[in-house]
Amino acid sequence: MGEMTANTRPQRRKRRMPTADELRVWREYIETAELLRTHVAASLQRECGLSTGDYVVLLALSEADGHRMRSSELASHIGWDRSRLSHHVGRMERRDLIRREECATDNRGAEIVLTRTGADAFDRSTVPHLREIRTAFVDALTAEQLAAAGDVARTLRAHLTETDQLPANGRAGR
Amino acid sequence: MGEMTANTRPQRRKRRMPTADELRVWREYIETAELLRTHVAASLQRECGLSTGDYVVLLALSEADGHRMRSSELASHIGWDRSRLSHHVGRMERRDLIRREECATDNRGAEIVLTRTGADAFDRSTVPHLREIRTAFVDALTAEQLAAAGDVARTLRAHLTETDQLPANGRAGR
DNA sequence: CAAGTGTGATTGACACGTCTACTATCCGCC
DNA sequence: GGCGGATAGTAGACGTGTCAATCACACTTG
Repeated sequence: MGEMTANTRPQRRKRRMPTADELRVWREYIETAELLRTHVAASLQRECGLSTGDYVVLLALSEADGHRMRSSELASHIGWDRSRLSHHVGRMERRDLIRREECATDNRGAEIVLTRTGADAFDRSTVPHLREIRTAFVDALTAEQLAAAGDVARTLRAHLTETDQLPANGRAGR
Repeated sequence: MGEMTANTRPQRRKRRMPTADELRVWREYIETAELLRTHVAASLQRECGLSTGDYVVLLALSEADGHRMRSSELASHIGWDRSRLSHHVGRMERRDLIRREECATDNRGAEIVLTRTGADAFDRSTVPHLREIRTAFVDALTAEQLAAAGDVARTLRAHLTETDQLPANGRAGR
């Protein structure tokens, strides 16, 4: 069990494929995150009738001035593209969780406004949702594991954004 | 840096909500995994025209005896429910990646068979796909981080399955 | 063998995400 | 003022995932 890697062989540059161990960790990582995501989403749906998307939108609106936000502003705040938000907000409007209003200062624009129903639904959802995050995630890990999970996530994200925004460089170097 | 938690206060039982730090790690964890998932999926789609679901199905079939599998067997092998598999396989059949055949030994049953087209698509996809996993995941992490990621994933999954299959106990204990 | 139950698989309805296209408006500039 | 490009938002098409309903066949049992 001790041998960390079989990398005593000279690696020619970086053309190497993942080893079986590395691939196993990848699958554990990605599948577990997926399991957790659906587990927490199912809990939120079951106990509060909200999807994760609903929760994210309601959270942003409940923290916004006047419980309202311009559509684009909301989209960039939660990291969605406008189309996704528009579709989702359409579904939420049918359920009376939010309301769309015209924007006074820009006739193209729309404001998404939190309704009473939406605010109530959000208020009822926070405690169960946070509790589920605690029981399913936080409680499962030691303090060291939690710190490691955060470290890994930040490292991965930094690597991802770093390599993503240099496509020109990658080509130009050739 | 040193103060791991503010938990010098006595915690009354386990009614505690996640702290801001814990919540931040949760969001880093779940959002990063989501980013990685879509990043790798987009790469596979762009370079090979396959979705992650396609890849999973094709991988299972390419490893199966005679490149064919009973539908239920395939579903449980890859951890999907039958409905999901049926929908997906329907779409894959339209693209000629697989074929459905009647089962000789059980007239209810169906066999999913890998087509030539599907086998070729899978063969072309493995190297780019594994390379993407390496560059986006494995290469981003140190050996210690990789080990920690695996450890965290296994711990989380164990905790999840453990608490999931004792719902009666949780209720009954009260 | 007939009735009843369980199982294999499909289907339809709906929520969700992404991409592309389109409309309406705003803004800078001549 | 009016032209042209940028921006805000919506809409359609399609792949994907989940749930409940359905259908056909298999199996068990009287």
